[in-house]
Amino acid sequence: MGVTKNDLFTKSQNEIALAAKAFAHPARIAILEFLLKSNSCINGDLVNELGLAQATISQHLRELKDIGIIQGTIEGTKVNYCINPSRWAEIKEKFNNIFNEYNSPSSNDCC
Amino acid sequence: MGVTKNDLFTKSQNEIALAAKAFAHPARIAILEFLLKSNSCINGDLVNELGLAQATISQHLRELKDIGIIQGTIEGTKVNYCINPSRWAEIKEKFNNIFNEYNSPSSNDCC
DNA sequence: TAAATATATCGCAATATTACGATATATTTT
DNA sequence: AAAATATATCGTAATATTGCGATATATTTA
Repeated sequence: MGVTKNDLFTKSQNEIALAAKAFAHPARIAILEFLLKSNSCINGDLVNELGLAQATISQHLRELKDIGIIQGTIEGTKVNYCINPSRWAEIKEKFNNIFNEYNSPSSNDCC
Repeated sequence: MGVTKNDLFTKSQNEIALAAKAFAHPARIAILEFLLKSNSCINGDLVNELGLAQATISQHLRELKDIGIIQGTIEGTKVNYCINPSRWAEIKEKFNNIFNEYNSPSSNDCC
């Protein structure tokens, strides 16, 4: 028990759930929002900005990188992080597909 | 340790993270997708459809209801669940705002 | 009213996530 | 080469999530 039964669900369902995890923690939202306005940043920028420990920020960055929504390039002793354009577009489309599949009824009393 | 430091983040960041949790598990994606195509359903429908135990489905439904993305109305011994139109629109907009805030560069090498 | 039907909640076990200090690694500067 | 700088990883503790059997609750049917 306690382990998600991924085999019960479709590949698509598992993929969307994985992508959603990028947004499922406020620290990761903060990181993504920071990247949206600054285009790119390093771990240290985020430590100053968010007030979480360096190890914690590094861990969140790794999760975002594992999901693929950000990428990092080494520049000397620093690592420059930015959004991964193609993966961003892919995730955006997945969510749009779900959101647009719903046709809101005229009344709020749908059930 | 181990507890999310919500006080470090903005109300908006915490709200988006909360909404994202609706999508962060394949069973909840499956439930939402089932509701999108069938308009409304009861707990029992989902137990047959997904292959998870009744208690587990009930738990996921409660989470979705707590987030507000679905609503349930009692009908005899059954509870009819459906998507909450206004909340759906609200969450859709939150995500669209983030997704549209990003202007993809011409090249994939942004950093 | 007893049985059937449907859902919610409780309690527990297992796994996952969050957070961070300590430490390892790797590059640049002095 | 030593010191400084920046990040990643390890190990650990605490909390959260997932899943389900058992049970409670509530309505409908026989």
